[in-house]
Order: sequence, then C-alpha cells, then structure tokens
Amino acid sequence: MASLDGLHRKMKKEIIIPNDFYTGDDVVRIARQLIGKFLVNQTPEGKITGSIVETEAYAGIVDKASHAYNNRRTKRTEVMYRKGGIAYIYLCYGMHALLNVVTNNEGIPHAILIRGIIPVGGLDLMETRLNRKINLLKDGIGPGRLTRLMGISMDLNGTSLDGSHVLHIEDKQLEIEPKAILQGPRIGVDYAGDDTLLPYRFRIEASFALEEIKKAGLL
DNA sequence: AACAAGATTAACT
DNA sequence: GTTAATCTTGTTA
Repeated sequence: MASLDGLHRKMKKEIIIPNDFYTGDDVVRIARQLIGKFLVNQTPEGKITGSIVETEAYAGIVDKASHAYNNRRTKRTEVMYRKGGIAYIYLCYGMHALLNVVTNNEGIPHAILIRGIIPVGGLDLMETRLNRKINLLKDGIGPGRLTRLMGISMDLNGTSLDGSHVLHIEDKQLEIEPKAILQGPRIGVDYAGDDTLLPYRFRIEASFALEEIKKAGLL
C-alpha cells in the first residue's frame, strides 16, 4: 500500500535528530540529552552504529577547559564557531581523533565531546578494525577508542550531522530513566583552574546501557 | 626557533 | 603506577 510505504519512509527520515536540537543555547542540557542517542557512521564498507553513554559539555569562550576559551580562534577551533549541528574533530596528543558535536548558533563556540559508546551495529566491521573480537562493555569507552572503533577520522571534521554526510545521530526512542544518568566533573581538564570541577560530564553505566539496548531489541 | 603541555591510550613494570 | 607514541598550539627567546 502506497500510504504505508510513505509513512515508513517518513518515520525512517525523522529518526535523524533535527538541526534545531543542536542550535539550542544550553550546551550542558544538550550533552545530557545526547545520552542514549545513536551515533552512526556510514562507511564505504557499511553502517557502523554506537549508543552514546558518555558526553562532556564545553561551554565556549567563558569555559577555561574549552579550546575556544577567551574567544580563541585558530585554524583548529574555527569549526566550533560555525552553526550547531556539525562535527568538530581534533587530533589529541598527536594521535587520537576526538569527536565533538558543535552546538548553539554561529559565533558561539559550544561543543560536546563524545566520550563513550556501546557498539550496536556493524560489529563485524568493528572487529575487522580492531583485528579481534569485540568487548561490548569496554571497546567503545574512551573518546579516542570510540572514534577508532567506528572509523571516525579527521576527514569528517566540519561535516554536517543532518544526514547529508556520512556521520549523523539518531533518536531511536531508547528510554533512559533520569536517575540512571550520572553527572560529575570532566576528565583530564586539571589545567582549567576554577572550571575544573564544573559538573559538565554525563554518563550511564555501560552494563546498564547494554541491558536497555537489548531490552529495546536494538542489538 | 625551540619547547612544553595537552578534552589519550596501550603496553609495560 | 609509569611511559612512549606524536601533532597542534601557545609561550618564550
């Protein structure tokens, strides 16, 4: 039936998070909301999907932990000043590509670091990448680990998350109870003075997330 | 021009 | 617990 086919196509399309989600003012709130959403990389070899379990907000020019603190503009940080809904990827310690989601409007360099995922789709491709069996609870935890696992590299820096490029985020209506979301200080920002202890990090336990994903029939 | 530190990780002791 | 791997940026000279 044509109408059912149209409905199906519409639902599939609307699963991609719309751009106004990213252009919001409150980067800390958006960081919390990203927990339980699904990061997707459409690689030439196939689709790779991970459920987001850990994020950190970086609140722009007033945040001493942010690359954009004090309105710092370099070739690297320029992407953060663009309109929300794109990827900011930078090379950390010269070897790890770290993925951020840019938020807020043009000129306001807010970003959210994705620090952990649970592998959900394309497990065979991930195992090919690691050259070994996957550990669902460990191999996607860590900002450098998840990008390697999902094949996310510097060439995706600045690309839109709206579905027109290879990287996007989906909302599969996975229900995470608010009390399961843990909030605390960010990792590795001891250099940030009095912003070091800001509670801008959100996460859920990997084992809990895995159970919820299985319960929802997504794995 | 030289150097130190960094939103990290894997492989050691 | 310690350390090597290694690129960008800011600081110092």
